Amino acid sequence: MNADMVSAGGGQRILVVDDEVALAGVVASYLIREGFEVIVAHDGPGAVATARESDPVLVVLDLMLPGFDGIEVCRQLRTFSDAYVLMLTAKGEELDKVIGLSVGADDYVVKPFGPRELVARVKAMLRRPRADPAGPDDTPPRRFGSLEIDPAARTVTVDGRPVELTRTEFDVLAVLSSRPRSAFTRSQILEQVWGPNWFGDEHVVDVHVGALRRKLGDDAAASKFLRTVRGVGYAMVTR
Amino acid sequence: MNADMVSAGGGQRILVVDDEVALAGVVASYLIREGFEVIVAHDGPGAVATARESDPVLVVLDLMLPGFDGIEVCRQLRTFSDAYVLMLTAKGEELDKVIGLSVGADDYVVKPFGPRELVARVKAMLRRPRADPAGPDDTPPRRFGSLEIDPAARTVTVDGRPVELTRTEFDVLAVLSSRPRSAFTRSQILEQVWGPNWFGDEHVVDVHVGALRRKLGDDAAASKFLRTVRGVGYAMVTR
DNA sequence: CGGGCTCTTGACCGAATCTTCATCGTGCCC
DNA sequence: GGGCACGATGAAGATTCGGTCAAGAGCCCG
Repeated sequence: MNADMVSAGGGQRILVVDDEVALAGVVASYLIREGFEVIVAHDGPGAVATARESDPVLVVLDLMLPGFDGIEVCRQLRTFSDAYVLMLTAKGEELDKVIGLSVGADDYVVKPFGPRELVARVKAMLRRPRADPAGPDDTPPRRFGSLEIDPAARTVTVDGRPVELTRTEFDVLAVLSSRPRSAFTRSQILEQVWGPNWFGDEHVVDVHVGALRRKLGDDAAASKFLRTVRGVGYAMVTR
Repeated sequence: MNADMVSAGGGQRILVVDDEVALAGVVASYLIREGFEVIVAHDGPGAVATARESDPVLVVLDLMLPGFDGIEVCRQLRTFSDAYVLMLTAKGEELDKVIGLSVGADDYVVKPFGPRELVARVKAMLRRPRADPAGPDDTPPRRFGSLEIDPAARTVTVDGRPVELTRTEFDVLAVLSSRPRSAFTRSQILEQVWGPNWFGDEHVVDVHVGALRRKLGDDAAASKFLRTVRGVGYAMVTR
């Protein structure tokens, strides 16, 4: 493992990832001075592993890393963490492929940057409310005919029989059921379930709705639960 | 139909201007993926020159540019082009948004932005306004005699019985019902439902109104719901 | 390292829908 | 009443849209 703990009590935990040890140290020291608890990693795999263990609220991430680069780190991070990501990019850094923002960075700073600027960005970011709530969902269970949805437990039953849903399936169902009868566009669903930074084919929604219908015993033609709103998206049926 | 027209962008030409080469590339890739034809420039003078040559329908323009800034580009652009302008502003430059809009930018996006957001803005500018709103439509249901319209659910009932409308039919009805009794010209209806860039026969409206009347059980001669305003267009009947 | 589960994407098909075109009907003005 | 302009309607072809299937990749677990 390639991470050093450079703790300074009190604040929120921040992971700094940069292969230039000196630079990482400087960044860390400035953040520590501001009262954050800082952990440092120097390569891609180490960053992911460390993030997994220590669950930082924010990750300062150099774009160019040995092992695999910041983009890959960011992508992996996104699969298990809601941490904010602040990308560090060198001025004029050439990248044919997708850079940070496309994989879910929240902000970026161009090198060379002043420490003050960095700190300001970090603070600004932490002040900003995050879309998806970290805590468990305490919304009370909802019932639609024979379908019961319990957001807290993330369980679903039809006619009292439990139905096994995957994470995405459940999330889609949860969004639709949050405003029953209302038509949601695919885009709105994507925004809620996949987050604002996801980018891909809207068609994924269809596939998951398809899976949902199959598991719930629903039928696209005569929908009991999930109504297709042609040209728009989907809606939960109330009955 | 042309193979390039498969995607949503319809092959329209967009100029992306950003001095951060990587970012410009990313933006370009988003747009290309959506089927747009993309040209890139990296500084002010280059942007203006390129715009002159290639006559894009829309320009994605970074506010901060070497040479002269986005505002100046925008100003010059306006002297020979009526392309839409989407400004990119870094966080904290928000004051500048006012300036940007005042010199003729049509919209702006604050960095960092998610790919979906950018594409959505671009499409919103170029395409149909029906695209998608930020959240589900929360306009309360409207009632006209036995006719009830629920914009959120996109459902319509007559005498309590649900009526199946197509997307366009619903949208037309929604527009007319937004200002009951007011006569809308075909042009206004087209503008609202089909978007400003639609080009075709105005009488499409007639066809859809016809379908609406049939489904709603209305009669052109003795209209309960949709009144023909001869020489003008249509209006919603209140009662 | 292998197996299993999930997610994402691409392809394909059938069906719903849109638009155009042509014809017919009707109101309106002189 | 006649002519004309405008609107209504029906049908057809093109196109879009949604559902489903299958393949491939990534991740998690043991």
